[in-house]
Amino acid sequence: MLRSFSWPILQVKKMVDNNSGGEADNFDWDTEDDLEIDNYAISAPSGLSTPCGEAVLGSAEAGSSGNSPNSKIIDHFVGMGFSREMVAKVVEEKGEENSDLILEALLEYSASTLPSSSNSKLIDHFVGMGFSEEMVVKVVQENGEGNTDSILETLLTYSALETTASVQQNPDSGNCSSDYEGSLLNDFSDFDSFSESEEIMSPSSEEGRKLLHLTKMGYSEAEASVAMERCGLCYLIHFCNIFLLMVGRMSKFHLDSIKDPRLFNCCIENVPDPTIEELTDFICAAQIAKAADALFPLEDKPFSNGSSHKKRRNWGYDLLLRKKKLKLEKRFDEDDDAVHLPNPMIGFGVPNEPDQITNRVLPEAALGPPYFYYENVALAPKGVWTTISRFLYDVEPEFVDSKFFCAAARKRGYVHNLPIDNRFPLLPFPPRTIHEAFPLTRKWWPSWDTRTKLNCLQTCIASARLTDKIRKALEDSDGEPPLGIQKFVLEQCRKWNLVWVGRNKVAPLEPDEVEMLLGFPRNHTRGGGISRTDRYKSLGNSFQIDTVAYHFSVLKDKFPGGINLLSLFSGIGGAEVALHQLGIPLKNVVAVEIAEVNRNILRSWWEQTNQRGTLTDIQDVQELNGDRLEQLIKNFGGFDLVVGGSPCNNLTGSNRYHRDGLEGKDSALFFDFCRILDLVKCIMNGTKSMII
DNA sequence: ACCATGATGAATATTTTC
DNA sequence: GAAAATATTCATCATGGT
Repeated sequence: MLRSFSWPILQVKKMVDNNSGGEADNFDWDTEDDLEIDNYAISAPSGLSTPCGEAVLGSAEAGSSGNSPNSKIIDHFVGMGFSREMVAKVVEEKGEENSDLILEALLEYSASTLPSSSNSKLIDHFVGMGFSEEMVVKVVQENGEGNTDSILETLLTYSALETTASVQQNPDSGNCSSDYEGSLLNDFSDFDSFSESEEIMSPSSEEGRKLLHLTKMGYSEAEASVAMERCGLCYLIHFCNIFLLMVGRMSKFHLDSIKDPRLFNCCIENVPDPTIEELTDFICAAQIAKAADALFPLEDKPFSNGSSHKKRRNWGYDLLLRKKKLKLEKRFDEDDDAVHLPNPMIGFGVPNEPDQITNRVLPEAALGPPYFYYENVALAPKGVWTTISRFLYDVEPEFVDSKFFCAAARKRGYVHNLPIDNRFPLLPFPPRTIHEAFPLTRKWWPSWDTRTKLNCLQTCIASARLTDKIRKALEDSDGEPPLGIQKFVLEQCRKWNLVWVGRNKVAPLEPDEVEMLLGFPRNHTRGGGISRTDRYKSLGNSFQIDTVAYHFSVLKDKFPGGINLLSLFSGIGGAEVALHQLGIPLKNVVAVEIAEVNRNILRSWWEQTNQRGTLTDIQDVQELNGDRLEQLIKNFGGFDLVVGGSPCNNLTGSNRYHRDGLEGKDSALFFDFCRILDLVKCIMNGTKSMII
């Protein structure tokens, strides 16, 4: 189930492109299913009540007509709540003519089997998990006792429905716990009326029945989400996003992007209409997800008096949700697509090292124009790079440690569609060891400090107190300090990238030393009103020029006349500097950067290096919408390269507080990179086809 | 309001040991 | 090989000084 719908538009697009792939076979192109989707999509937002049910009912009947003769009658009874196997068996025994006889037999059969023998153990099992017996009996009856997974799923669905139904009833939705109070697991006062309404509408298939749940759930979802388009695809994406949000694998793909007509049209052409089966997956996912939304914040709240009771009653349900989540994550982890870091971390190759790869096959959807280049920290939480890769057309990330280019480590992942043959490095090579980079430190460097490379240059430096502490610790002993002291000092030196600047004296790097290590021109970030703290911060967030330039070098032959660059999250202009140092002329550069100090730094560099092109400042990626892009692209005929390193602060291990993955407040801007890149592709391809 | 400073671990990967 | 030890990490928050 997961594989067939996990990835939104981009991935689906790829699956269409590579139709030979096995995954594409998961899609059912049945037109009758299309009908159901259309009916749902049009009717769901317009009203909650009958139109949805009628539409579903009608199409479900149409769907069953194509099957074997007695499938319709089977569907009928399945819709009443009997298991499919049982119905089939009874129909076979009694013939399909006399429906009363069938019903009688079914009732008798289920009465004899259910409460008593074989599956009472099964029922006990689920009741033990915290579900009400009434619900378990019903669900086991519906699903048959063979498929416990399916039972569990349905139970969760019902519970989630129950939860959200009562949440909706309560107009004061500000307090989750109070909302939830009225909808505890064992209190299924609404459950009967719910199932009753199902029977009234009586859709004649399992799918149709679940679709009703979708309309019920989907309606409130749609209402809550003002931005939603009245279109089935949008619902799909929305549910998909909610689901993935719950699974914890991605942030919501900003729905705003879906609103853009260019992107939307581009996508909808390539997205097959889903089968009902997939749709029901979305339903369950959305229901579970919504319930999870209602429940998980509860945990964070301190429990006041009397609430331990509430917590205990939630416990079984909560556990189930977690189990469900774990199960899904496990399936994720078992996936062969799990990204693993190369050791040594040299990507497709680095200068002066063996094992160069000069050939790769890119997915068709990934091919330019434009070229794109995305960067972020390699050591992100699990699953993040899988998501990034999937969203960027399934291009395999290239993980490279900049310690192969300079004297400091910098483990980064790069997803790009650049050629990888005939790369060349910037010359002269920068210093590659600490001693080469800082010759003066050699005099004071103790033999027991065996470092030759610095660790990653970050945004903060060690405190004076720490270096003082180290000095004092070393002064206590003359000559070789005790091993314990050595270990402590070395640990701190590695942690804070300290260098030896005197006898027993270590110090953090100066900002201009960081500039040099990262490959920027001296004083690149100096002056113009920027504080020392901000210099460290801007530099710590930047590219390593030599590393990036090595990847960009393949563009030099391709664009002798210069390139048009869209630089997202441009920071202090790492991409611009790298291209400039490669001798690739910059024609039109659109740089999007939120921090004013960084925009000033880039502008200042632009002027000081006498650039002949034009530099356009944009403050926020959010304001770079389709209209703006269309205008820019029309002005100078498209971008040759789109570069961006989106915020890493919710991904990096340095963040003690909000390492939230791609869902994080800042790191979620990755999805704006996707949005903008996709818009650029759509607009440029559209422009091209108009010219042709 | 800006700036500098010190205190604040966990997640994950890699290496070593048994 | 499995388990244990070791190593690494584009940061945030509260606070005080100016």
